[in-house]
Amino acid sequence: MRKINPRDFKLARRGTSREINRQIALTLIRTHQPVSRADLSRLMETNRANVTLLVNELLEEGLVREEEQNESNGRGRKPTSLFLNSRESLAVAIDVRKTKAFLMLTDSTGRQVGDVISFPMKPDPSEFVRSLAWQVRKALGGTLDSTSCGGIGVVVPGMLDLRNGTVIHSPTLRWRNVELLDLMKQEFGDIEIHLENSGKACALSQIWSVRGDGTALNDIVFVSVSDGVGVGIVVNGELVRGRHNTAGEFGHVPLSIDGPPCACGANGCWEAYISNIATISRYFGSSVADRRPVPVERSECTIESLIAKARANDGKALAALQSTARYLGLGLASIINVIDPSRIYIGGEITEAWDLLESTVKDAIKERTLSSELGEASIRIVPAIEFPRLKGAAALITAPAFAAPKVA
Amino acid sequence: MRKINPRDFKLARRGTSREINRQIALTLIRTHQPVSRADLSRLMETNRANVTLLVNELLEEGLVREEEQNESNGRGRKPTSLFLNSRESLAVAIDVRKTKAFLMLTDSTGRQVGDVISFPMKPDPSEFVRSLAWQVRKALGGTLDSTSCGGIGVVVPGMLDLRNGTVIHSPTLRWRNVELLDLMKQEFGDIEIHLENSGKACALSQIWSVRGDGTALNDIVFVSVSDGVGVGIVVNGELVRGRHNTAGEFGHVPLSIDGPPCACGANGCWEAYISNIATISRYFGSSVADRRPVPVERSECTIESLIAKARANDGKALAALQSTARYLGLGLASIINVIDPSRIYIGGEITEAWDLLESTVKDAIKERTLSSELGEASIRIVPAIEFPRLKGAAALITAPAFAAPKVA
DNA sequence: TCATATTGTTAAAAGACTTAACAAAATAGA
DNA sequence: TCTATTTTGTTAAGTCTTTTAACAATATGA
Repeated sequence: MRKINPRDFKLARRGTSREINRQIALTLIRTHQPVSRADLSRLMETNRANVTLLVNELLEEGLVREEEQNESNGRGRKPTSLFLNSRESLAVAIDVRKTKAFLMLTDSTGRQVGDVISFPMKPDPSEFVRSLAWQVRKALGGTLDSTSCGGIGVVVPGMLDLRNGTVIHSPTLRWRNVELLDLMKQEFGDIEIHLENSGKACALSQIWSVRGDGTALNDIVFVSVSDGVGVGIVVNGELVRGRHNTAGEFGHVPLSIDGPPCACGANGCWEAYISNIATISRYFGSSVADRRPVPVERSECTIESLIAKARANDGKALAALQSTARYLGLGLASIINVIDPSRIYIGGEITEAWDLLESTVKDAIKERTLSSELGEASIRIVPAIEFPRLKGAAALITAPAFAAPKVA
Repeated sequence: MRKINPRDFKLARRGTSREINRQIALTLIRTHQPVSRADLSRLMETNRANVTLLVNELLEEGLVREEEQNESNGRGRKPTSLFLNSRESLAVAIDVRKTKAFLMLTDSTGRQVGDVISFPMKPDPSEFVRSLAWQVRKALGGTLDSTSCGGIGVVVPGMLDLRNGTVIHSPTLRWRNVELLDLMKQEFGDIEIHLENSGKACALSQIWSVRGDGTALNDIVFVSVSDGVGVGIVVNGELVRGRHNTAGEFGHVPLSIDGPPCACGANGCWEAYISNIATISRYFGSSVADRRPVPVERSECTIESLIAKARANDGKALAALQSTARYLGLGLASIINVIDPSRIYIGGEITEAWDLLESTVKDAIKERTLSSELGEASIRIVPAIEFPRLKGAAALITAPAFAAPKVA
């Protein structure tokens, strides 16, 4: 039961039905390809005549491609298979991180093209955008126009104002009130640019990926554990943005209001317990609060090396990771109690040690979830090689073509 | 950008456009009444011809009523005013609480009819349903059929399974796995019955109320502070239910995982800090954990009497309330960080002391919200006389007529 | 009184789903 | 091999809706 917003509704026009059904057909071709018109008519519970008309429109627009099928299945006329058609324009995905930025190209259906490229991050926004432009041009083979490039999706760790296209605050990049969209427009002209927060982008990557089982999940949460903790919430197939586009900050919900200090200024945030920095600090026996000069060996310790130590039977390293696992689970329990999603995805370097941590995490979840059913929530690890941030950045450009039209 | 769920979509049929526009027209009549067809055509940005057809349908179905307007505004022909038409059938709203149950009638537009009736609660579910049937019959004047009664909305504090219509667990009522819907069907035959959790119902009451300023808010959170803490989240005009209909349980997100024990079995839940019981315990200097026999004077202490004492300059009472205010604010900060709603509504007995608590609450919010803008979130108190739970119960029956059709 | 403006209705046009009929193609079985 | 059957995809007519345009009914101001 959804309420119609009397100040922001959309009337059904003469072409609205077609628009709706076209997107449904496109979605089903995407998830079921190869698929025939007859199959579609059964999936959509409508007649073949309607499907013919819808598909013809998609063919004309080049969104869909036909192919003769060789093998027949049954008695009658051989069906013709329909596939998503990847058009010539490529989407550019950018992931901006502390010391490096990453670039990936995808075709218009969201499939990766070529390898992921990384290049050093410049602290100065203008300088960064210039080097970015150079990298994008290179990746696209020198050309840079709106026919070869369908758009650029940029993922930034931090708080964004999507209205003005500014980075309000990114602790990781040490950026404040950077007018990133304007800077990029100067370099990229009329090419479409979308910004997104990294936690939200990760959530998008899962929603819009076409993979057997996950396809039907429209209520998920993505938790990304790294230097900070980013979270993206999807309810009813749509990202929860909130009034200021800051929804999802589970990382700053406290585990204990008197806990260790967090980068945000408050105490005891979940992030202060489970970020990579927190885990490493725990290994060295100090709290994050400890502001003394970092010892040499500590500054070189990464979460990856810590995991390696744990696997080499370093008891202290394993204990630090187990602690993080427990706190991770306690926080996940809050997510389950508040959102009750169909699945939680977890990304970040620490997932490399999931085999060591899983049982601890799950026990902690059970400890604080309200019912046993909730305690058995579905959890999936997203390894770093899947590049969820980059896939989310690409989805910013490629997904709108498949999205539901706004209606009522 | 909403993803279409390939396993649960709804195709646009021949009549879907009409269905959509009909609901939009109805919504606008509801929020703007009295309103003319010409006004509607301007609000909807369509032509008067279309509005005539839509309104005629609404008139035929008896959802809308015409009235000649006496005063003309301007030059031409006098417009005819359109109003929502309340039909003969009444909605019955039931609020089940620990010691009492409450009953309210509303007309089909959701407006209260008559007074709120209260009757003693029976611990045994079957017995309760029998006494409920008697009360409903009495309130409706003896008759009880589907023409006089549009449906019954029942609000229960606890976890519900809406698929089977069962109360999974209600600590307040001490009910477990009560098949409430089946019991009620036996008493009420073919009359429509809807169950809802009390926190969620409160949120519905605000979404579906027609009041000047709040009408356009489609992203809100309702926090109900009582014996427990109930929370309802509305995103995009729709209640966030989650996979098991348990979403919204902010009451069991911890302020401190090592905090006082909570009725749910975990430690340090928000509820354990701000529920009325917690506040009263704090007044007596003991934690909720204290399981010793309750002293006489304490068992008779209610939150209302505590507020009265605070107003009479009882320092200990005021301190207990201020403590609760601070914890309330700290928890609200989490809600703001996670959901970033347009407004938070707060209900419960403690709101009677809002003038004493407001500044403490707001300071606490600022302490833990991520940006200053978020710290100034819009907060509204909902006093008990507005009966949010009962209004939410009524909305379960009356609101679907105004809801957006499910599409795509 | 007349010109003008506004409201609400009606008829025809155009767009989209639906139904029904049909041609094309492939298989099973006589 | 031929025929009946089945399945696929298309086409034309039918129906429902929005849209456009024209028109009648009021009401006001000059």
